[in-house]
Amino acid sequence: MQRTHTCGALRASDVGSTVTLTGWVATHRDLGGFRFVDLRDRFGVTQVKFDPADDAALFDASGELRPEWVIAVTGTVVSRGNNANRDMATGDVEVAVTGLEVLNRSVVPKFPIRDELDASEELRLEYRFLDLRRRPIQDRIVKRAEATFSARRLLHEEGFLELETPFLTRSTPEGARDYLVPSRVHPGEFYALPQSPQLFKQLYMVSGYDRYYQIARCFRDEDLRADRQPEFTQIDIEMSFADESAVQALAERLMVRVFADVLDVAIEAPFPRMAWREAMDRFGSDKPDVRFGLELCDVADLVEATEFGVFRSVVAGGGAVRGLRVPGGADRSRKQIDALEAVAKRHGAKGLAWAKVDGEAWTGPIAKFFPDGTRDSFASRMGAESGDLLLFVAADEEQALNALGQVRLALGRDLGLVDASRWAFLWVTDFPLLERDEDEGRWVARHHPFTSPVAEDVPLLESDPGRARARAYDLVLNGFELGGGSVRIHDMGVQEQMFRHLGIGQAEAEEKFGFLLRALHHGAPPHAGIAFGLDRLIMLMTGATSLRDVIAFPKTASASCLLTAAPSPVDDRQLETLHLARAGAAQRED
RNA sequence: GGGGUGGUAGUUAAGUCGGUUAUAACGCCGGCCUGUCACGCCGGAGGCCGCGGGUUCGAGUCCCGUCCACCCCGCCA
Repeated sequence: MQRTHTCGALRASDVGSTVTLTGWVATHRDLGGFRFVDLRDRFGVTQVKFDPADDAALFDASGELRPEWVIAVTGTVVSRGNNANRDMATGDVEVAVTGLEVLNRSVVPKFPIRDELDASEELRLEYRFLDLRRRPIQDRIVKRAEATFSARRLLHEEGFLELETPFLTRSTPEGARDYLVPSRVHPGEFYALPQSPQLFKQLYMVSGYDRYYQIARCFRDEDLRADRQPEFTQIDIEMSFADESAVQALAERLMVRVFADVLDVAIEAPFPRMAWREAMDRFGSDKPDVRFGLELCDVADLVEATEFGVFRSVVAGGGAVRGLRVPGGADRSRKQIDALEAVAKRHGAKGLAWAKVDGEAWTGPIAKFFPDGTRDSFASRMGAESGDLLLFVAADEEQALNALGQVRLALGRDLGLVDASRWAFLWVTDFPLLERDEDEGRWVARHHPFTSPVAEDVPLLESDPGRARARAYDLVLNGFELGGGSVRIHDMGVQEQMFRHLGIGQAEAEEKFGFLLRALHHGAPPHAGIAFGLDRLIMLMTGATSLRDVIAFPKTASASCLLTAAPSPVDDRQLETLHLARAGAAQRED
């Protein structure tokens, strides 16, 4: 039986027509005299009715139907009259069944296929094929497909080519841990799965394919989070003869198009720009959620006048003291403030100092260290008024900003300051090019080693590498890093200089990146690009709180797939073929 | 690598100070029911209390270890 309509299609205007529907038995209601079945497919649900007055044999046969059986029914569309269900799109009608075919039976499912969550996530992941039948998950997966289609359409219109890059590629020293693939043909050698198609898309530019994009799978063997999966998808873009403004403008058109197509939401572009330094100083984050205020404040220069030894010694040691004013926050309980301190400590602060402003006076544990005449300077700097709560973190600058930035986010949530209906896009620009890796005692690229320095900062590479800025930009949405990119180095000499500053010697550079350096020797055009985290984008667009909810077959927090039970042991013959031997503890298993 | 939370019928959960037969709801099976829509009513079956060890006269409960899931820190250019 071929279906004539989907289960979401029938309306009052179809009354009288003969139709065939196919789908899954969502529920069956046996009233004795007749039976209703809700038939479900991905388009909706339609009620079908078995009535012995219509066909006694068919009525008997319908008695064995159970949830998740796959059936086809033929019948007449009839009006439900006064019994219409206003909660269903198809609720005005039902199908009076005259023909039933059981296409497949189902065992009793481990959990019911309902919109409301009734099963643990562990079970849902093990029976993912059932979970994916549920409407809320299905909506997100469908929106994901719509978003990629929308992106492809726009990029195609703008003259971009969708080009592929290899999955089996070379391990490179910088960045995240690689997933390795042993070579059978080359004993002891390994491919790496790409952390991103970065180098290949640059090579495409050198080859003259001047507008590239790819919906690219990327792999990083690092520990997981709710917003981090070991394999994830990027909308990856590269453009020749383009600078940051061209890439950003394209990215804005892309976001505007995708939000319009998928959510029917009009995003305003251009998006605001903010320098990294400003983002850190004002919000304590390089991906600030700018949907609410509660900005940070530098008070280091004011502490010398106080008697607070903790602050004074931190400042004397070259550290920072940052403050955060919570308007009307004096009503926060001790327990609530303790919870904020726990947030600060978790993110690297030694503690969270606080005072409540009561007219001219302060109350709280640190109040006694701020004698008359010292409080005014803080109050005016922070804009404090009576009834406010003042919070302070003293630490080295990076820790102080990060800890207080996290306290700010916690407060934003607790105080309900976040307008969930807003889409607050923001470009963060002027990132530092390099950052110090104290463990290895060297400078490392903050973005990646192919990011161009700001031209006027090139001399700083010699004199003060930490102050050199990158021609890099991140796109931030509601406090999440949605994407990032940069203008690339297309000059061989600058690239070699970068490698030198990163402690990558000429021989190593030649061995690891020789192909890129050779390419840059052969007429590399200026080029720039960006990559968006598709999974995160869909997560934000659908209001999901975990990447697992927008990936059809995700991994658990320990990078396992509960559906397939991957990863799994392999037998010794497979290992031999790959010239691998078990080591240590793994040797004793199976 | 570290910290936190959880694991008890098919599922979701309750289980007191360690006590005798481990509860409930939903689901499942059987019966009844002609307007339900998470139909309703009556009855029934269903347990390796994650796993291993220990303490105890006695452990779902206390202790140690371990596995799995989730959240966070480190890590993730």
